[in-house]
Amino acid sequence: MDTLVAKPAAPARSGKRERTKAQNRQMILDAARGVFAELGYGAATVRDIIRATPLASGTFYNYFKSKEEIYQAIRDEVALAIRPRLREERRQAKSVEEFISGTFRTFFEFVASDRIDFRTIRHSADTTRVRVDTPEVIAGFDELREDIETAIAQGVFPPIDADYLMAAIAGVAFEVSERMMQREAPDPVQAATFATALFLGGIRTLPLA
Amino acid sequence: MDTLVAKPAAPARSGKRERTKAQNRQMILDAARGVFAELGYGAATVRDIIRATPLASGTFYNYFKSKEEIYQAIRDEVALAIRPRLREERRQAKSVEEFISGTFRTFFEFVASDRIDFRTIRHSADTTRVRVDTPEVIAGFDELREDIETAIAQGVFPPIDADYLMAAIAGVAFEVSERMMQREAPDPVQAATFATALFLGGIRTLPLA
DNA sequence: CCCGAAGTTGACGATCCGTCATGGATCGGT
DNA sequence: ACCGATCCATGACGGATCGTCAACTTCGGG
Repeated sequence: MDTLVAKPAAPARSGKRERTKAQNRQMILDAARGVFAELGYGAATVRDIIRATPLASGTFYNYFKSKEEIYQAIRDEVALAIRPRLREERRQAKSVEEFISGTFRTFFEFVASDRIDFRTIRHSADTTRVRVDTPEVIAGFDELREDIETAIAQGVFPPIDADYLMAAIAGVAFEVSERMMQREAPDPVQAATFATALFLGGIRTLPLA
Repeated sequence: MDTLVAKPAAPARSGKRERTKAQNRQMILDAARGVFAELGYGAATVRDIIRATPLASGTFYNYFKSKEEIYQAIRDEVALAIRPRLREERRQAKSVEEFISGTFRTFFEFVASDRIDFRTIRHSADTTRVRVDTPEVIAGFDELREDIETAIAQGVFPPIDADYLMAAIAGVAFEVSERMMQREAPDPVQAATFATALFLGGIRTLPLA
């Protein structure tokens, strides 16, 4: 029976429809990355993106609702790529040291290895930079807070303000990674060592220059 | 001679021209604050701003080049208001404790007392928030780094990476203040206590819940 | 009172936005 | 191989914003 019956339930279509659709989406995403990197988020327009593509203007809206949404999609790709790694790192942490150093090392190394997308974010207009937190990024924040709360419940962390600690870790991660990428030779290990020492022992235990 | 010659050099005009000019500028700025707070930066348009004003569209461009520029002007007002306070606080610091706690306390108290402008920044579109760093804000960052370097030179701080420490302080200040303002009763002293303990002794010295 | 400068006005062409009727290509079935 | 049904790309369209500019109004000094 099974051999004779085609699979109607599984929508695993492998037709040309699906293929060109995926191609178009990818074309638009690639074009958008280039345009954002070149013009910055603010100056870029939907028309600029579609013009960098053989498609017509209306087609854009079959895939994304707006400029904001495609930007979120690009950001979400990044967030989706790094979130599992961070979570896994923290899950395996047996101590405060491992929790903190694992988080920062993973984050900074990811940023350093992904400088193209990061440029997309930084190179805004002339002097202003824009930071947009998509739902996916916010979900990453929430995961971090959950993991802190779990660690507190397990006695790994003392019963501190998990919300503020999450904010502090995120703030340091973003701001320091920005600085790191502005240096000639970004060194994620150095940045992670700095941030980890700060969180574990405060300023007095920071590595000396 | 002098008595006969009108003062061409001194443009200290007190005429109606100057007055209405200042009034118009202020009207536009106030309207912009309201519009940004209501629609968020992304959705707001120059027309929205000037529509909230008795002036004509062309007049806007006599005062500001673009939406971005007037947004920067608003942000710069805030940065200009807090920068001297922060600098003074740090100048008088005789120890690491004073340096750090003064910085955070001043910053969080300013943010808490200025919730209107802060809403302007936060309430962007639905789920995304936008952070724009104007030249004035960046100058505030630079001041912080300079003060850290001075403190290192004076032996108040150990010889650490001033650039990263500046980034860490700024990141924690922004991110934690954001969280603080989302709570029912924002408590700047509590937030400052948290951040200060983190920087002075690390996670293990954070206040317990 | 009058003239030149300063500043305001609103209309204009250019551009972008998001939609939608049209038409061509693909799919499933015979 | 053929045929309707469906999907989706197309590009033109009405609506809105952009930044400019020539004409007009108001102010300041003589």
